[in-house]
Amino acid sequence: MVADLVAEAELTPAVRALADPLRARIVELLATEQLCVCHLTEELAVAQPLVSHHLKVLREAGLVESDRWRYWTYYRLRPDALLTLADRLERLAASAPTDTCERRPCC
Amino acid sequence: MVADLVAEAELTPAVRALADPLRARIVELLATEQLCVCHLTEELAVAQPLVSHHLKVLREAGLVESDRWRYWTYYRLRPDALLTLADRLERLAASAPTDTCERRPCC
DNA sequence: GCAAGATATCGACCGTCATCGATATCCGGA
DNA sequence: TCCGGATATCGATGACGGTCGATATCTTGC
Repeated sequence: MVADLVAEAELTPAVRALADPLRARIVELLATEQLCVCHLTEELAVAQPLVSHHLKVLREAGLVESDRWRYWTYYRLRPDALLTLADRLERLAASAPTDTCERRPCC
Repeated sequence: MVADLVAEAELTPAVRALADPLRARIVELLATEQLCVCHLTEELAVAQPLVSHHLKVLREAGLVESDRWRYWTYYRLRPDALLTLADRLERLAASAPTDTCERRPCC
């Protein structure tokens, strides 16, 4: 129980990070190949500081990691973070009661 | 491509719905058993209109469905919605490139 | 129909966050 | 060490959304 609550607390930032449409698109793009900020800026057609900001949110949520190479900072997805999230959702779905008639008496 | 974008657009509301901590707790509670609003209000220790509001968001996101019975409205999880989401995340994780060296030339 | 309980809706307030412009920091080449 | 390019940070602004109180709607029993 407590462990579940802790696990959920650790997962929430990732879900919140994915909830923004622009960040969702970034994750989609990074699911194909690792990209640097300038690629993402061009692909998303938004200002570079905005891309950096959202990448920071994704990085702090553990969804992406970065890697400097010469001038550029390459970002790539961390698949394990997505898999952890997917597993959590599957567990929730699996634990849902199948018997729709069983109801706790009310108030 | 277009189908993927559409699918993503349909999934985003569910992710956004799960991003709120109170709604996440509601989903957790409903993963155990179906509950009416008064149960949730008591369990979460918040005002009843607030619970109704969040339930509406979850319902419109397709994550829960409701069922009236006498005085009360029972809510239950829709496991298929969570599974669809989990599948989407798994696909993204699976499509992530494993070769960390392969980089598109920059700018 | 009327009253009481359960739930949903509405309006207002307020904090958070996405966005933008300007600027700082970092890196590599000359 | 100086310069230019790439990225990160900062401050301000505006909008979205969570919360609360009041109230409307719906259901059931009398």
